[in-house]
Amino acid sequence: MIDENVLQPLHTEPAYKLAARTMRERILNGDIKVGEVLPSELALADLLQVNRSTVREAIRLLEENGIVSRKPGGKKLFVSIPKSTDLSGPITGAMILQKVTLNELFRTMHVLEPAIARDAALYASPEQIAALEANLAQTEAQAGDDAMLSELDIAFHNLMSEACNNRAILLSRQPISELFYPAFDAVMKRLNAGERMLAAHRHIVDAIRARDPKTAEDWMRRHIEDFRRGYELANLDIDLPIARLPRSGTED
Amino acid sequence: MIDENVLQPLHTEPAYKLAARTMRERILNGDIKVGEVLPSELALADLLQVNRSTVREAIRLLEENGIVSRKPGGKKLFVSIPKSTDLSGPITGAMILQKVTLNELFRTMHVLEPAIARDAALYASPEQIAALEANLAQTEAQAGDDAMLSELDIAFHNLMSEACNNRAILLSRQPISELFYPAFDAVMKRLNAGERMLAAHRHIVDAIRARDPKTAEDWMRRHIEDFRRGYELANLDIDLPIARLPRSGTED
DNA sequence: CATATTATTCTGTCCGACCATATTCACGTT
DNA sequence: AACGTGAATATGGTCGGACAGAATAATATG
Repeated sequence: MIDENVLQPLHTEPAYKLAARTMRERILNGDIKVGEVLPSELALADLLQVNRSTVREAIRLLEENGIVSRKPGGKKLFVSIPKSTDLSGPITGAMILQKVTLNELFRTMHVLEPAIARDAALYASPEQIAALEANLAQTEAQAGDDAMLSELDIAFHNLMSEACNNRAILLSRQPISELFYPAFDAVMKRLNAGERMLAAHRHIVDAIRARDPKTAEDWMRRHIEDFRRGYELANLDIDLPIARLPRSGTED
Repeated sequence: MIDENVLQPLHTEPAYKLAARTMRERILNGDIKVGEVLPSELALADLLQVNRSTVREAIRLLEENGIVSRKPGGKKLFVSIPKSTDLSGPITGAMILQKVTLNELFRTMHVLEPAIARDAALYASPEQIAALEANLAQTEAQAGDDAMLSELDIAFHNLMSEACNNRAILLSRQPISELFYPAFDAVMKRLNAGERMLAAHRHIVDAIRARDPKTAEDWMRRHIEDFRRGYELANLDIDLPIARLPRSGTED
């Protein structure tokens, strides 16, 4: 009798996974470039020598990653760069299932945001600075409307993260930012933080325009810590797990 | 003729997406708890009033997110917490497609790692510290073997990120860390950085054991900056886009 | 050459079937 | 009663085919 251990596992990967892996490989390697159209399901089935059902399941996997997609109301399948919503969804899901606390999110933001502000002061383009100023102007105009202020605050920080011109930090921050939304709302609703917020934002943008990273960073840190104080003042428990956020669609 | 605009869009979401969304909702809401078994495909098809094929495609979507999975060699579908590999894969893919530069990754790590070291000094458990020490001991033993040193360096930083007890930062860091691997290898192979690396690691662990966040943070920053200097010394271009990493499986 | 019309392709969904294996369960042994 | 064991069953993976409706390509029409 031969040794049973030599021929044991041979973990046969399901065909649909293999197909997906193959296609993903091709795409990431650059064999198929972004923007190109993929063959039809039937053609792919023929190429990969599997049934159309199998191809469809493979496509679902890639589709979920956002590396292939269809134009709205279109049939053709394009290779595409994943939208940030494609990526943050799964992560926020994971964080919810892990019952990550707001405190953990906060500690992360407490690190990221000041760094982002600093880099924004260093690398922001004139257009990006203009966008920040526009946000500031809107915030001034909307003083009083809690919901709108919260919205604008979120937008401000998103603009900042874009202005730092670092896609790695952008992608890292996105899911955390999204999970922060409810907390922002809550604080904004209970405290009249509009004034303080506006002041901080203004100082930050001023520093960025002046290309003064240190000041931008410091003000942002202050701003973030301010949020935490507000959260505690509002009598909310920062050590509670974050919850499911039923929020209207904020696109990429 | 009635106005055509009143009844126009009604963007019918494909059934498989709707099914997936429904199930995901149920899971994230906690209606179905982690660890529970889902009904069979046929049963689900019956419940959702769609064909099995449709259910299967829906499952693929959830499966890709890692919120449902099967035990190896098992048929039953469990609700599960996504493994970090499930999450970082898509992100690294997106970064590759976006041609993110190593410099962007570096700037991000330059922020994250010192913060992680600080928090590790504050929050690391005795077991986590022990794990770090073990890593240190191995590193001492393996001095000379480039590949192994690189491996141990990566492991060290992963341990650190766990030791900071912040799952948000952990998830954020993971994909970036993975994309760093080739760079680590490259530096380690060309420079004899083993000594410097070990020294830095030792200082960091010492600081963590002493619950000295400031020192831990500072040494980590120095360590990270050292890497960058090494990268440049090795005559590698940090502004090049990162590439596809053909690396053996490092599990969750 | 632009536009309206027709023909064709393709996706979304469904049905039914088969194989191999995981799972369940009843049975007999200790 | 606890425990392997083997038969019976349920289930997942894959395949083939079918069909409606929408998108795309081809063609004709002004």
